[in-house]
Order: sequence, then C-alpha cells, then structure tokens
Amino acid sequence: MTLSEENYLKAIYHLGKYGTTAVSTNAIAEQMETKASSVTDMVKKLAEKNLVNYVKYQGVSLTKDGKIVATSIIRKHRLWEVFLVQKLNFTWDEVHDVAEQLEHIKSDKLVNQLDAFLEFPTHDPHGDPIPDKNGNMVTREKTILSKVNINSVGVCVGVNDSSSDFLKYLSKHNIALGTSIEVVGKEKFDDSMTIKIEDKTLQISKLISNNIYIKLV
Amino acid sequence: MTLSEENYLKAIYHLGKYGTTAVSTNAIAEQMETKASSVTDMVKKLAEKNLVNYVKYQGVSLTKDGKIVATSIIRKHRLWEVFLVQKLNFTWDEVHDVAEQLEHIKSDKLVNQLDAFLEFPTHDPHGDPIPDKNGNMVTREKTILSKVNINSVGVCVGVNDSSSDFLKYLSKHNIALGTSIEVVGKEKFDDSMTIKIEDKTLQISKLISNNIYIKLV
DNA sequence: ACATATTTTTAGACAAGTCTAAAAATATGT
DNA sequence: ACATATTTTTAGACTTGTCTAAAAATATGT
Repeated sequence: MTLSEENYLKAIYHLGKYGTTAVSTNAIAEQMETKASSVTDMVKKLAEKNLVNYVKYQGVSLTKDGKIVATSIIRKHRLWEVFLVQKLNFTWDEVHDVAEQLEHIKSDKLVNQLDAFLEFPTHDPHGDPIPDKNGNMVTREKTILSKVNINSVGVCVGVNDSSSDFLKYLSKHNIALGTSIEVVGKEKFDDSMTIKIEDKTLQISKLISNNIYIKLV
Repeated sequence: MTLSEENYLKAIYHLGKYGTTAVSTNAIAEQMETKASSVTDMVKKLAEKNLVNYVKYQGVSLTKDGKIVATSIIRKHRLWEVFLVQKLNFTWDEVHDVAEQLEHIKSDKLVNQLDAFLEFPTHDPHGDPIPDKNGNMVTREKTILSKVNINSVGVCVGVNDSSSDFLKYLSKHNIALGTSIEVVGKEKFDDSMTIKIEDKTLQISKLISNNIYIKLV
C-alpha cells in the first residue's frame, strides 16, 4: 500500500457512505485536490488490486478488502487525534494535518498499544467514532442542528466539517463537544438560526448549523 | 524535504562523525542498501540545495543546514523510541523500524510537545543522546567494551549496533542499559572475552564486545 | 612508474504518480 | 429526439527516485 493509494481509499470511503455507494471520478478529484484524469489512472490500479469496484463511466466503490484498508487508516487517524489532544495538548483545530501524516505509519503493534494507552477511546476529538481492532464502531444517535425544531435542546456531539477555520469559529463562540445548545429562533428566509449557549444567544448561518451535530435531550 | 532526501542526510550524518568528515558514495550506498549511481544522483540534488558539500570523486559531508536537518530527524527518531518503550511497552529491539517511519512526521509542535510529555529525556533506549530543541546534546563518557582491560568493571551505557538481532542477543543474556559488567578474561587469539554479569560468566566474541559501550566505575 | 583493480560518475531506461489536451461517453433541455 | 453541455477517459508528457551498463577517475602493487 502506497501513501497515495491509501489516500484514495480514504477519500472513496468518506464520499460514499463508508465506500458502499459509487462515487464519481470528479468528486474524488475535488476532494483530493487533484485532476479527474489522475483519479482514473489510480482507480484502475486499485481495481486491479481488488480494492475498489470500478466500471468505466459509472463511478467507484470499495470492495470488502478496500473497506478493511480504509477503516484501518481511519482508525489510526482518529486514535492519533485523541493522542494529540489528550496527551500533547493540541486543540481540536490543530490535530487534523498531523493526524493525516500519522495515519500512514505501518505497525499493528503501534496502533493497538496506542489504543490501549488511550484506554480504548470510542470517539475522536470531533465526535467521530473510532473503529476498534476488528473495524467495528459504535453509531451514536445524532441530528444535524439545521434540521431540529425551534425550542429543541441538545448537546453538541460532533461536527461535519473538521477544518481548522470552522473549529476555530466554534471555539470562539464556546461551542465544543458536550456544549448544550438551545434553538430559540429559525429564520425561513435564509435558514439562519438563533441559538442559546450558556445564556448567550448567537446568530448562525445555515452553513454553520449544517455542520454541527447534536443529540436531542 | 522529501523522505528520500531526509534518509540520505541521516546516513551521511551517521557515517562521518556527525556528517563533518567526508564519506564515500559507496559507503552511503551500502548503508542505505542502494546503488552508488543512485547516491551520486541524490547527492547532486542535495548539493544544489546547499545541504551537503560535494566534490566529484571526493566524498560528501553535511553543510551547516544539512546538519540542522539531520539533527532534527535524529531528535525525532530518538524521542519516538523513548515514547514507544516508556508509554507503549515496546522492547528496545522493536522500536527501530517504527521510529524510522515516525521520524519523518513534520510538525514542530508535535516534536516539542512529545519531548515535554516524555519529560525531556536525554538518551534513547539504546543509550544514544537526544538532541534538544536547539540541536544540542550531552556527550556521555563511554568506552567500547572490547578496549577495556581485564578486571575492569563498568555499567552498560549504550550499544553501537541497534539491530533487532543484536539487541535480542543482549536481552537473552540479561544485558541492558544499566547492567554491571566485569571483564574477567581476555583471549588474545580471537579477541574474545569472558565477562561476568550478576555472578554469571559469559563468553563473548569480539563482534559482541565491539558493540557494547560501558562506563567504567 | 605503469599496469591493474577499484571506485565513482555518466548515460540511458524504467515505474509511480501526476498533468494537459483531446476524444469518447453520458446527461440535459427543449 | 436531437443538439449541446458535462463528465470521464485516453494519449502523451513530465518529475522523482531508482536501476544497469559503460566510461572516467582514482588507488594500489610491484
């Protein structure tokens, strides 16, 4: 497995639900900031190795083997994120780029010992579930903030966008995993929302509310 | 800095004393298990970037910049080794290959936080000194076991060969950092030695005694 | 000092992964 | 249903790092 191959598998996993639905060449190219022609080339290579299902002009999905590889990379990525935040004092907006590198380190012992050292965490600092040794992960009930009704109350359990900019925005407004959020207003015109956090109200655009997951209480 | 460039700089550092003395193309090729022609190509690239001093047919040494890069890689390698042994229960013969991967992760914050997390260790699990943030490291007084006189007593403070096979040999005979070693016999014919460890005597060949560092007491 | 052996470099080739530009297939609007 | 737009693939080129084989430089022994 080369670094590049691993990154393609990860992208396909994230784009189709766990790699199960076929995703387009263009979608992969956009996600990976590369060109569609490069994607076609690589996808052929991965199909040759039985890691993806590929029919010309009809998109790509992961095979069973492809899913195993993708899941193991995601496991590593998320475990390293937990390590960085819990042990090395990184903030949740700083971990992604480093974890992107660490996820490619090859050593079963390393991953499993790290898992144990961190006491088998089930979720990473962004609320995403961490696959265990066998690739299984818990699915936590969650709702996109933009979809909940007015007067609902929930707790932030995850984000859809893990980019540094978005996470910094959240931190600035005291939103983190575990933060209680109450929807006190919804504006039909632009789908913006008024929410209440620790007695302070905040106006958020649809782009924001679309990227926050909450668990209703 | 590509992975390959970093590995060349590291090899040059290890072969000439800290990269200061010129080393031959062939020596680099052998150390890196590659061909001399490949070394010539890469060395030209590194010279272009002012990381090495290179005169055709006259070997390679590191420039100031090259030394900085090499030292930072070695710092990372050794810090990760400490982490693996102290936090993830690796044995000293298991760490090298994984550290070889981890040393290429790029993040100043990661390295410096890791250093702090490990409480600023000065030596790795093989007794080698760890450069600090500024590239400085302590030099510990040490002698090659093969060179000490009969009846000398010392404490193992390091090894010259960090290969898994050698380290496993040492572990099998209860030799680790801190182990007290007494030289009770030397054989002129083949330069083998008889040493005493915790009241057990052991015959060791010159190859073994040449790879153990002790501090005389 | 000269012939021979060794080391190092050059020249040309190859694989991986990427790109641009053009061609082929599919999707869309009326 | 057909013309047009979009998506995807192909073809050919480029870069990085490697290799083999041959040429050039240096080292060595008598």
